[in-house]
Amino acid sequence: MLLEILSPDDAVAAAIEDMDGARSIPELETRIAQVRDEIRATHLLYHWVNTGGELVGAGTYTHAWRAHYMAENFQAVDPVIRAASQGFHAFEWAHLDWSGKRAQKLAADAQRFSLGNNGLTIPIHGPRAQFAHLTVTLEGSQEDWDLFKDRTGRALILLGHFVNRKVLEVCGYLDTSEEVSLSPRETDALKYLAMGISRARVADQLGISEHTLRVYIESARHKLGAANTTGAIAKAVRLGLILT
Amino acid sequence: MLLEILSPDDAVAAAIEDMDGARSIPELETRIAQVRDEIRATHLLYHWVNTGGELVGAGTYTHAWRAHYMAENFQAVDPVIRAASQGFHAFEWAHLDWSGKRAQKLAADAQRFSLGNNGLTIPIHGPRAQFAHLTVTLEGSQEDWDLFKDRTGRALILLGHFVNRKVLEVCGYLDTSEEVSLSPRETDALKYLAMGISRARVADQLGISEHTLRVYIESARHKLGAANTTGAIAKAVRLGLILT
DNA sequence: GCGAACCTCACCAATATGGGGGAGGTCGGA
DNA sequence: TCCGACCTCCCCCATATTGGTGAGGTTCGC
Repeated sequence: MLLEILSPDDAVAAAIEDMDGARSIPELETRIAQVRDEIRATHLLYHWVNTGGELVGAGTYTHAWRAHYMAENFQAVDPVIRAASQGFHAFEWAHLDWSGKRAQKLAADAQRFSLGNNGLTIPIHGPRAQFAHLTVTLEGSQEDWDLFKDRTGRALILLGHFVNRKVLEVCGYLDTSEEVSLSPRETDALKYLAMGISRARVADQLGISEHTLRVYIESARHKLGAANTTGAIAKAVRLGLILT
Repeated sequence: MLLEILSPDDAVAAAIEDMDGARSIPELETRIAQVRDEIRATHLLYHWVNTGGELVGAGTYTHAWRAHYMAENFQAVDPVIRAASQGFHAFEWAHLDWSGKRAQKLAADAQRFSLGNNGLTIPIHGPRAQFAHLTVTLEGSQEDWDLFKDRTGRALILLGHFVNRKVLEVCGYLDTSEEVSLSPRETDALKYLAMGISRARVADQLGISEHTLRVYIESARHKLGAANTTGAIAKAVRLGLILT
C-alpha cells in the first residue's frame, strides 16, 4: 500500500540520509552495501545503463558476475533491462518473459552466481534520455519475498531517486558543457525533420524557403557538433532539445 | 534533510494513497486539489509537457491562466520548463534566470494571475523521453516559504512519482501499440547512424556491404512507421530503442 | 518439417543532402 | 551607438539517399 512508502524501515531512512554524504562512486557503493545489509537483502544494485561509455554502477554484485555479464553481452537480451527501459513502474523479475534461449541462459547463470531467486527492479529515467535502475534481490521463499517487498519495496523507490541524484552530481552529468542552445527557428527545423517531414514540406510549413531552412539545419548541426543531420537530430532528441 | 522525506505531513501521505484510486485525469485533478488544500499551498500542478498532442495536466491553475499561457506560447520561453527538462533535482523558481524579455513578461503575468510568488518544481522523466513536472506554489513571505518547503518539499517528490505513474496508467501510455521490436542488426544500424557516422563507415564497421545495411535501415524504418531515415532514428531514440 | 524472421547481396534512376561560397535586414543588450 | 545573434535568401557541384526492384541462405520455434 502507498502508506508503507511513507513509513519505511528506519534503517533505510537513515541510509538514504547517509547517501547524500557520498562524494564518489566507491563511497556510494559502500553505502549501498550498508543498506543491503540493513534491509537483509541478498543484493542491491544501482546500474546506469546508457552512459555511452564506461560502466556506471554501484552495488553488491560480485566482480566475477559483472565480468561474466559483460563477457556474455547479456545486456542485449536481459528482460530486466528491456522492461525497465520501457517502463516506469517497479516490477518483479518473475513477471518478465524469460522464454528466449539467451534469457534462459542469463537466468541460469544468475542462479549459478547466487544473485537471488527473487528480484525487484525500479526503473529510473533522468534528463537527456538517461536510463538507470535500482534492483534488489532476495534468495528465499515466496513468503519471505512477499514480506520483504511489503517492508521495503516502496522506500526503495525513494532510495533509487536519491542514489541517481547523487550519481548525477558525482559524475557532473548536470553541469555539462554539452549544453547547447538552439534558436527558435533551429529548434523548429529539427523538430519537424525529426517527425519525418521532408525538407520541402518543412520549409512550406514554416513559411520560408528551402535555402533558409538549410541554413538553420546547418547552423544547428554545427552547434550540436554533429557530422550530419541525422546525427544532429538524434542528439537533439536525446538531449531533450526538441520536445515532440 | 532527507529524513523529512520519510516522515512527511500525514495529510500528504493519505492523499498519495487516495491518488491510486483515481481512474481519470479529472479524478486526479480533484485529488490534487485536495492535496493542495491539505498542505496549504497556493497551487499544485502536474504537467506532462511533451505529449506530442493534447495537453495533459492536472492541477489547480485556473483555466484563464492556462489559456493565457498557451495563447502567449509561454512554454517556449518558460525557464521552469527548460530547467526541468534538463534536470533531475527539484529546484526553486527563484533560482532560475528570468532575465529574458519574454521570461519577464511570463513572470509578471503569473503574478497578475496570482499563481504565487514562491514556486518549487520537481522534474519527472519517464520512459520513451516522457517529460513532466510537479509544481507547487505558495504566496507568502520568505519565512513562510522556507517552513513550507521543509515540511512538504521531499514528500512531493514521492507524490510526483505516483501522480505520474497513475497518469501513465490512465492514459494507457505503457500498454502501447507503439511497441516496436527491432532485430539486433537493425538496432546496430540505427545506433551507428544516430552517432552521425556515414553509411559507408557503418557498413565497414559492421562488416557488411552498404546494400545490406540499407536493407536493415529500410526494414527498421518500416517497423517504426517513419517516412524517412531521419524520422526513424528520431523515433528510435525517443522510444529508447537505441541506447547510446 | 515448415514457415517466419533474420542475415546477406545486388541494381537503376530520381531526388535529397552537404560542403563550400555569396548576401542583406532586424532586434536587443551592453 | 555598436555588435552579435538571429532571420532571411541564393548559387554550384559532388556525393549520398531513397523508392522501387530483384535474389538466396540460415536459424529457431511451433
